[in-house]
Amino acid sequence: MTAGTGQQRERGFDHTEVEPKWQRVWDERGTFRIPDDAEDPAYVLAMFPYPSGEMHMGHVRNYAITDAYARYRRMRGEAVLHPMGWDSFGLPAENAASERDVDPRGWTMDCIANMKEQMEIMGLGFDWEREVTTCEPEYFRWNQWLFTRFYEAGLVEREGAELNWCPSCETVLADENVNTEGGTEICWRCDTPIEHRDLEQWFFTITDYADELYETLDEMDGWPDNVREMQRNWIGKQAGDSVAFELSTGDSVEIFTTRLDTIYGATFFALSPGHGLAQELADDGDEVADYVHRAEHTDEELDQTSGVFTGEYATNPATGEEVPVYIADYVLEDIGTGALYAVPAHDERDHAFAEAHDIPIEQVIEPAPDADVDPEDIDVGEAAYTADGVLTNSAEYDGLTSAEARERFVDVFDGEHRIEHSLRDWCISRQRYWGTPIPFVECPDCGYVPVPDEELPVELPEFIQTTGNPLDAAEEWKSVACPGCGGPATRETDTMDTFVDSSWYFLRYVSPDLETAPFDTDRASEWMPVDQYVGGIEHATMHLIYSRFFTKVLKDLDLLDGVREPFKNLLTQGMVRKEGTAMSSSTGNVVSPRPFVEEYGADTARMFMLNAAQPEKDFDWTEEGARSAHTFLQGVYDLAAEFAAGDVAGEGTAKSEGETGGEHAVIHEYVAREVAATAATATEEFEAFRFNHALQAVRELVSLLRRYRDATTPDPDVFEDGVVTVTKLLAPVAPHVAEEMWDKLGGEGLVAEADWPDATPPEGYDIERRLVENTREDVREIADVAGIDDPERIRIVVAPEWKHAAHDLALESDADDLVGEVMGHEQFRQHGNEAASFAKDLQTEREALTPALSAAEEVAALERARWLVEREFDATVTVEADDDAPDLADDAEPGRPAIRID
RNA sequence: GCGAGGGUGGCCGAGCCUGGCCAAAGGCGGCGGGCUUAAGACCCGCUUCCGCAGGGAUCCGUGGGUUCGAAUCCCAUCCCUCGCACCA
Repeated sequence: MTAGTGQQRERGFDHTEVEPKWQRVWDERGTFRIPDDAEDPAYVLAMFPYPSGEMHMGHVRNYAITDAYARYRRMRGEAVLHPMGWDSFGLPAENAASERDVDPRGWTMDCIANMKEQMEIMGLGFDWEREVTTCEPEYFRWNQWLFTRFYEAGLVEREGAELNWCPSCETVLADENVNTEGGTEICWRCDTPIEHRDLEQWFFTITDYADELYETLDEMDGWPDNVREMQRNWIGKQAGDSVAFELSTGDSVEIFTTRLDTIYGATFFALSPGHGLAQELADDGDEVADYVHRAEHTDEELDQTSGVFTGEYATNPATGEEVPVYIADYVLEDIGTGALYAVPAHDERDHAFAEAHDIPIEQVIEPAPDADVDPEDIDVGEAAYTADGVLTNSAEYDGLTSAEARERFVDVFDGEHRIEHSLRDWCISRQRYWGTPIPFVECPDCGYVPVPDEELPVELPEFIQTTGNPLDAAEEWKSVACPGCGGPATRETDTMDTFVDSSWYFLRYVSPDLETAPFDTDRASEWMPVDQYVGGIEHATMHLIYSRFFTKVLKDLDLLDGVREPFKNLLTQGMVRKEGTAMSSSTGNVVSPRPFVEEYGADTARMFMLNAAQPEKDFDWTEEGARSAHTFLQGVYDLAAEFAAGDVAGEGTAKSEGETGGEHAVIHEYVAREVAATAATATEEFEAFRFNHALQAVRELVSLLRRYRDATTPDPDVFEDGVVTVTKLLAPVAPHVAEEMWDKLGGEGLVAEADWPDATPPEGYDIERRLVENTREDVREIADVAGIDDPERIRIVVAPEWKHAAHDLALESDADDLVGEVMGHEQFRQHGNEAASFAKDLQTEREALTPALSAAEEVAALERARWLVEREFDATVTVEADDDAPDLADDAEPGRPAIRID
């Protein structure tokens, strides 16, 4: 579209002028700074970005959400911590370095400067004095310090394991960094198919906390269900039992099972090809060795039921029988113990294997009597019966339920209850340059020795271009004296996974410049947890688990007091799409924030995003939507400006005598009540993060104010209150326009620092609103049905007070005979048959009755809303109490006045 | 396969926890009217069907159930999205 560029604009505001102006003012006044001595502030946090150099709409949305919320809380009078920083280590900087012949640090810093500028242009209210940059030694020295503490606490291990290796990034990847696409495992960053390599690496033993990480999820009701579910899946808790089987090889092999109740039905034993014993049995160069080799070292897709008999037998501890030992590919090495006893009758995979290898199938479970399956229908020869049930063919245990049997068998077979998790320890080693050096030295005599705290940080050597790990090539840097014995030693050349950086950055914001510790324990204990965390769902199983792990460890190391979870409430924001698909720079399907903001302003972008959908939902970026936000903001500004200029309710605007008082007082009152009601609604919606609903309420109020202005000469106080309220309610979302309006309206100080409007709804508002809406609706319907196109006079007659009293009585009374109850009162009896018949009506609708206003209140409420009806129908409208209109009052009921249209 | 979330009027989307005021907010689109030289913006309506006074019928994926009463609660079933997935 062609923007308003070049065309004169007599109305509205110029965002290119207004926005930088207020950004400067906020900055100068330190509006968003929070002092260190603030008491338990609201901690509102957006996931800090990797500084790629350019903001995209996803960022804008993320920060628009946290900023709106933070500004809202601040206006409510709370101290608010809303910081920002840079997750600035990571591979892209190295890639850029090799592509453009720059060094990662310089490139990263340029990107940060660029991103920061864009954030400032958006008017985001961060406390920049708390900015944190993870690639600075002042930050990452604490990664190293914490690493050492973890090491001392026994939470660091160096082990050899088969690891995911990305040949393109030339580094290992944690399981979390491996994605699966069409069956192949690929690197999350570059989509290269990963390989597996046996390597010695550094691990954090996050599995020590697996159970707590899992269990606490149940209580974390400030988190979305899907994220909690993803974490549950990821941790993969499995409660079962382990039992040892004696093999004819002389080995005792431990298995893990969740179905110990089926042990009598075990007819073979299976080892995964990667199991230690399988490897031993394969040494002979026979078909066992061949199978293990094919399973382990080739790309061959082995059949589900493939396997090989080892010639060995295992003793079933339950039956004493010898069952054959197979090596089978369907048995996974890293699940359970990598070995299992197989019960073909009650496990589908075991069943399939047994059929293929002609192994007997013994039923030991039958459906419980209360199951809706007929035991006669079960044929385990056909298919496994996998449900729990009642034991059979299990010696003296027949008749026990599955659950009972599992409980008993643990003791009987000398096993133990075990909790297994699929969560693995966290491999944090990366063979890359742009990360935190792991603060260890390898000494030929002392082994791995930690770098003493006083020598931290271990800084990075100068960057050099090399195919492998640049740290490995930095010979001078590598060579160091062993802290233990003083002899020649070598620095560890692995750097840390960048998820280490982001696992505690939210604590560094508390005391970003502290030089004696990663964070101030007292203050962090008071300020934490983060009250509201907002970011993308993609971090559900990585960053969000690691941060939880770190927080628990820090608590156990006494670095935190009383905080075991970092994020109280979590919001995962939806995607900003374009034409139904994700914005993607690779396809050019993007709207870039910078040019958009230059043309329409930051407020428009923020307003549109928050107005378009609830934060957690995806939405489409549309030109119409953006424009409508822009139009709205211009319009509100104009309204405020007109009022400020005295064009609406100032002196000399009176349309006629008496419009400002008397008969018009009720109109002013109506508007005043709507203003208060809007503040109440908007507050509720802000609390619940439904900015779109809050904005809807504001739009409706603005529309009402316009009608008010057009219908009469507004009361200056009422109108001002309306415009001021709109300004305040808009301030968290469109802060620059709001400041401009506030300024025009003569507000004191900044609206960003102003008090939030009173959020108490007017008394009886909901009932009143319903009455007014219903009545207006009824008038329309009658006029329509009766075919009255151009009504002259509309009479609205409220039901007599006694009907209201009877209605109230019906609401309260629990008497069976309502008619009798009502007629027992003289005040109703005097109305004779009419009262009896009304009581009968009440009796009929009894269960559906809702509170109503009194007759006088109804008259007042309708009187206040009368102008809207007059305006709509261009007719004379009267609101009457029943005494004034005995001819119509009979038809009226509480909440439903009689209506006469002529 | 397992698990989580969801299926609402032309479209988007609220409501569902805490059943009744729900033919179901709001927006978009469409239609009519006002304002305007006109367009835009703005304002007022209409937008399931029937009805010459506020009434009635049908309706919230499908089928049952609970209840005086169900979009809302329960059960079953189908479909969609996401996550995990040869999990012992």
